[in-house]
Amino acid sequence: MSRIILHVDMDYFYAAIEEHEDPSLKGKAVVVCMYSNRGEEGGAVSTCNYAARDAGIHSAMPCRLAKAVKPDAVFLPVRKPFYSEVSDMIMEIIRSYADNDGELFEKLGIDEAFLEVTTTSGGDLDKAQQIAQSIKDDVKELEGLTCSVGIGPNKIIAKMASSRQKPDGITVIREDEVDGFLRKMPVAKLWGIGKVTEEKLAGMGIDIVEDLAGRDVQELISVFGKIRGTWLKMAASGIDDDPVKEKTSSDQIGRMASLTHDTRKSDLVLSLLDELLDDVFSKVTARSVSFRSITVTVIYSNFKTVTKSHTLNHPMAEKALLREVSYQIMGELLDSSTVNIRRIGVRVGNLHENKGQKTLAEFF
DNA sequence: GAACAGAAAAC
DNA sequence: CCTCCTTTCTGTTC
Repeated sequence: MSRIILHVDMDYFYAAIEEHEDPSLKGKAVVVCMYSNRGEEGGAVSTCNYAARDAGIHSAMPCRLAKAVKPDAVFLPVRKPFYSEVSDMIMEIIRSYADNDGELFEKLGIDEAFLEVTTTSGGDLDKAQQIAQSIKDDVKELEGLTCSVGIGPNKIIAKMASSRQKPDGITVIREDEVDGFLRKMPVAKLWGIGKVTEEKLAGMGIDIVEDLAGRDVQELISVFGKIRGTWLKMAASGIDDDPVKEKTSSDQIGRMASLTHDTRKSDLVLSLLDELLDDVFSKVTARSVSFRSITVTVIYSNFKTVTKSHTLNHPMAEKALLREVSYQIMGELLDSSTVNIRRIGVRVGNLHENKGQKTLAEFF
């Protein structure tokens, strides 16, 4: 029996929250920026509302460029923790409509989620559409925000359907419409295909999804490897068995940031590293986990990225140790190149729950 | 198999 | 000249 899956996608989430908080922003172009450590100079657009999009602004665009394009737009810094709280409320609303007592639910980032309603809807797409409308009504009433919903027989189709009518839309793709829905789409629109794959496919004369679906799996496997090759063939054919399943909590906690200016002076680099370490470690504490691996990332002036990691013999949650290892790795990276550094990052991984056991500090 | 580095993707 | 966070896969090495 075929499934009915909904993908709920919040409309211009960060900017919409800011508009809702401050109604005087309504009607203006609102651009929410992720500023780096470089003031006006650095930073990229995180989200912007439709007035800003009409002016040609889009996410990932450098903030200074957005400002040049539309100087009278309102530029706001991201308030991630606040958006996360709003997100939590919305996710609970969405989850309440998912099959199996909310179990067939999958959060996908801060502003979108999948839910399966095969059982609740009794397999009826009209009923599924009513559920989508109820979710939209609840989110609007309780949080004052709009969202767009895609409905399809699997996650890929639902996900792609939700972006069909935006903002504030519902798009249903029946099983017999899947082919027509996908056929003429550029391959880059397929969820899971990014810039690199798009270009590789273009080199093979594959531009739209039907070109891809028509290729021999073996050929795709020979170019992209077994897993990716079969995935491409299946996805392009509209087939996706991936279940809606809640992600287990993340296995990594990390932070990255830009230096105020490119440098390779160790005191400057290490003081930023200290800030990042503080943040990472407080998240580790908040989640009461231990970590077994530590990774330091360096992005040079020329944007070349290098990572170096170290694995501990046992999971630990000591700040001093984290700091020591990170300093050690960073020292090696600084010694291994004469190029200035633009950004750095630190990440702990291989996380283990601290169930019951005390930290060293508590022990004494 | 584990550890490590890098690539790719999406948020 | 460009933000930040996480996951997943691939290739290499031991």
